[in-house]
Amino acid sequence: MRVVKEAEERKNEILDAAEELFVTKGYDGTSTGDILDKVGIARGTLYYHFKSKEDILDALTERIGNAMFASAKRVADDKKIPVLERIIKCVACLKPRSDIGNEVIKQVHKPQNALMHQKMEKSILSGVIPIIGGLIEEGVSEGIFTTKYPLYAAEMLVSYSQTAFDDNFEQTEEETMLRIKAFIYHTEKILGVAEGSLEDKMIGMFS
Amino acid sequence: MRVVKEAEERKNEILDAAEELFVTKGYDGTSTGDILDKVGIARGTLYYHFKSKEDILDALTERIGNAMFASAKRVADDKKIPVLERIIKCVACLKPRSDIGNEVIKQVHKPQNALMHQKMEKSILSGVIPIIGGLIEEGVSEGIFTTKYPLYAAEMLVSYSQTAFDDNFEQTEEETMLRIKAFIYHTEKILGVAEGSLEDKMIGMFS
DNA sequence: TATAAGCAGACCGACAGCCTGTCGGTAAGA
DNA sequence: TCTTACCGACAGGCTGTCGGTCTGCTTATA
Repeated sequence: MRVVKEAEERKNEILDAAEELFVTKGYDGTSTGDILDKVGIARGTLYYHFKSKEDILDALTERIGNAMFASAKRVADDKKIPVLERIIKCVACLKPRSDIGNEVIKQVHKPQNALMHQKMEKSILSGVIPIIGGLIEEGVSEGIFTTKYPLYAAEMLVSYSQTAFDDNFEQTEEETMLRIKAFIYHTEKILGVAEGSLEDKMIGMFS
Repeated sequence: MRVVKEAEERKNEILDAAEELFVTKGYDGTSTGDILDKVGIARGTLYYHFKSKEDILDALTERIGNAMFASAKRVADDKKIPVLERIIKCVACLKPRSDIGNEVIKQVHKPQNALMHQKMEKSILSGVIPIIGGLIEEGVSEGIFTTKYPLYAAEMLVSYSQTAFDDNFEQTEEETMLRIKAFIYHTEKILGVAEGSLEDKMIGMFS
């Protein structure tokens, strides 16, 4: 019955189980007992590795955040690709991995998961904004963008798009389309490029 | 011992107590028992008026949202004042009433209050954005602003400022100042006004 | 090299304590 | 008398703790 593993391995097992459960049943909807059953360990073991349920969430958030950060970083550093395209690809990294599926997104935005949502968002934002800020900066020095505050431009665009395209608001398809167009329009203003010049490239970001 | 009151009155008593407790100890940190004690009623009474703890939060959020909405609306309709000033005053309505004090803000942003935070924000945004959107529209037809999407401009500015000036990020004073300047700069871009023209008026919003 | 002793890290599960929501029953006012 | 407001015991669930157990690696010893 008793199986001993290295701490790192157990921790990851617990995080794997927690990820699936949180994503399926929500954070509040998942009890530590559920995690125990899924991993097949005893209560004490869980609390040997993590000091609380929230501690598990924090570790999980960090793991996901790091993964996103890494893939965004990889894209951002690929100097062969034009800056604008790199930005768009970076933004794509913010979306949850497709193999988990769309259920996740719905779950994360249920009110019961406010805490999870908030932590995810914060972790994502703090990691990816500097990367995109750097890309905008690159664009500025290439002369294709114009802004005195590249980093804060990134902050504004990313953090707004996180809240606006979140399913937070229930909206019809036309509203969504309008919101997207408005977003692109204002992005052009913020980055100081000609009106309409980003439309073709950016429209693909939302699909 | 037994005191009978009208339902509306009791409900408000409960909401008053809940507001103070949520604000002091946080939503998760407040037990229904705390509320019971504070109001001086029994368990069953609470659940006679509200169907769950979250239901209390919802009612409270709505009450606060409505108050903000009303005062913003009043400001927005005062046609004697120039549009830009009205916008600034509306934004000021978003800040919590000063008589509750600053402790509130800190509480709301603690992780334990994610749910409260989220509900407040959503309620505020959905109520006030259309008002400010209308004001921007007014500005556009007066010829002082230029944007094809006044409503979404409002959405972007308000929702970004909510997340950015939230104590969410811990930041030094210089960072805050820089962020404010950047915000004003980008606001000018979004509203299509001359660079620097909003600085004097807007800087007062953050104090 | 074989064997025993020692030890720290991983693990277990009973249990305390809190918390939410329910329910049958009770008082009070119209 | 009937509806509306109220009461408080109680069930059930959940988190985090704690004393104790097991395991396998390290070190000592012959």
